[in-house]
Amino acid sequence: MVDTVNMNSSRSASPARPYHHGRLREGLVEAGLELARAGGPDAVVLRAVSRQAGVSHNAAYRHFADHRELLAAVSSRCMHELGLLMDRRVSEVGEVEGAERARASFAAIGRAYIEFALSEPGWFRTAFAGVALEGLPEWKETEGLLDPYAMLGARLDELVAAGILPVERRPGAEYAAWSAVHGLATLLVEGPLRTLPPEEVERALQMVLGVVSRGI
Amino acid sequence: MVDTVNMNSSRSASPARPYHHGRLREGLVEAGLELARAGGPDAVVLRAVSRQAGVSHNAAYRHFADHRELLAAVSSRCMHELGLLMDRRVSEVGEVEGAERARASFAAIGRAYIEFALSEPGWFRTAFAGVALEGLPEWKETEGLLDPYAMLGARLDELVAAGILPVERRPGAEYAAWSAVHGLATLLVEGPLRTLPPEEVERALQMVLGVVSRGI
DNA sequence: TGTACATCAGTGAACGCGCGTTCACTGATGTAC
DNA sequence: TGTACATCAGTGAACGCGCGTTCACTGATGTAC
Repeated sequence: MVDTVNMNSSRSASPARPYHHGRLREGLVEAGLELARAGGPDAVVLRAVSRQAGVSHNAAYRHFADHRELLAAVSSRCMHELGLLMDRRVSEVGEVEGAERARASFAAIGRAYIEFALSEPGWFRTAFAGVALEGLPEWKETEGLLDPYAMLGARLDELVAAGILPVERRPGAEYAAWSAVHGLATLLVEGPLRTLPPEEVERALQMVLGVVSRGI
Repeated sequence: MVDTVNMNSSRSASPARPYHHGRLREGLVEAGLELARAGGPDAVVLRAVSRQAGVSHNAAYRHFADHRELLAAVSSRCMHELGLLMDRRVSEVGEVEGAERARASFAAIGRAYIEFALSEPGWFRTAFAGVALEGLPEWKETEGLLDPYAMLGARLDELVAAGILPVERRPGAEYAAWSAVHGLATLLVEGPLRTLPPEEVERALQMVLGVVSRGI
């Protein structure tokens, strides 16, 4: 009661932690992201998330119907983070034009997918754990073009436009590209390739991207 | 004490369930397999497994150091089941010879991998959940050639021998083939493609196999 | 063949734990007049 | 501008649950002599 400094709030200048949080929903999701980052989807536990947000554990019920709904929100944000990285890596392609650019962009989203899985394994697992909750509930709500699946489609369209991918092979091409990259990510993050040394990871990635771009 | 019929034992003709089970280790693993089949790795819970085996829940500690060890044993058996199916499907290829046979066998193990994931999703998930427990502990112990990874290697060698796969592209080819098929399986079993209708699943599989065999 | 005893393979009760969820509550905020 | 009151957003205690693990035990088996 005597303390004058607010040590807990993420808000700017409020003198003491107010009774009303103000942005608790966001606060809970961010706490969930922090836990998911370190421990994957299993760490996104309602009580732990509330604890992390500095709030009693049933305050969460003011903002989420139940634990699943909270997890789904966190998962959705993880998927969004994946989309952000893919977007950034594509925007960094630079210099090249035309067919070469289409190729480079296509490789870039594939690399970004793996980069995300390796650098943020907790988020990667959480992103896809959320999908398993329901028949793609939040997945589709990822705003606009940051939906990773839509981004892959756009790259494939570009390959067609650049004359690299024959139009007749465009339909269904997502399946092959996505499967190959997602499979490598999964095997590396939580599968039998978890212990692969870094240079071997790079080799594996080149093999996968090579086979996809040749075979597609 | 009065009952004369043993209703619980899997043994042949013993008149009443004996105090000593006789093959409890195997019995526990089999109970674990049953639970994993329906509920995946999370269902392989020490107490539930013991219950299923008709035994008090700490009898398990006579045969496994702890829960992890039991799960690892069940997981290993799941991987073995995958290997069995791949083996069976390859042996069913028939008729064709030489290069055509090499191609068909290669496609067969890929198809079998997906078939297993779809027909036994609980086992599929359990097989790979076990891998995450340790740095490939039981994975390597899967007896002989039924190790799915080794089976893939053998098929690739055959492709080389048949003159289909250039020798210089043989090293690392496992990464590409395995990733593509494993990725499709994962996306279908617990990922965003869970709700894909059957005919679309077949199309996706053909795309994946096509890209792999063309791109490899 | 019979007996004493060590060893093995189970049992049953109890532990502490963290979980999701519910309940009755209280403090803070917004609105009508 | 002030007051009454509904509504909203938190709190704290409690629930029942199933879990992994430990403990002291007992029944069954195998072995030495």
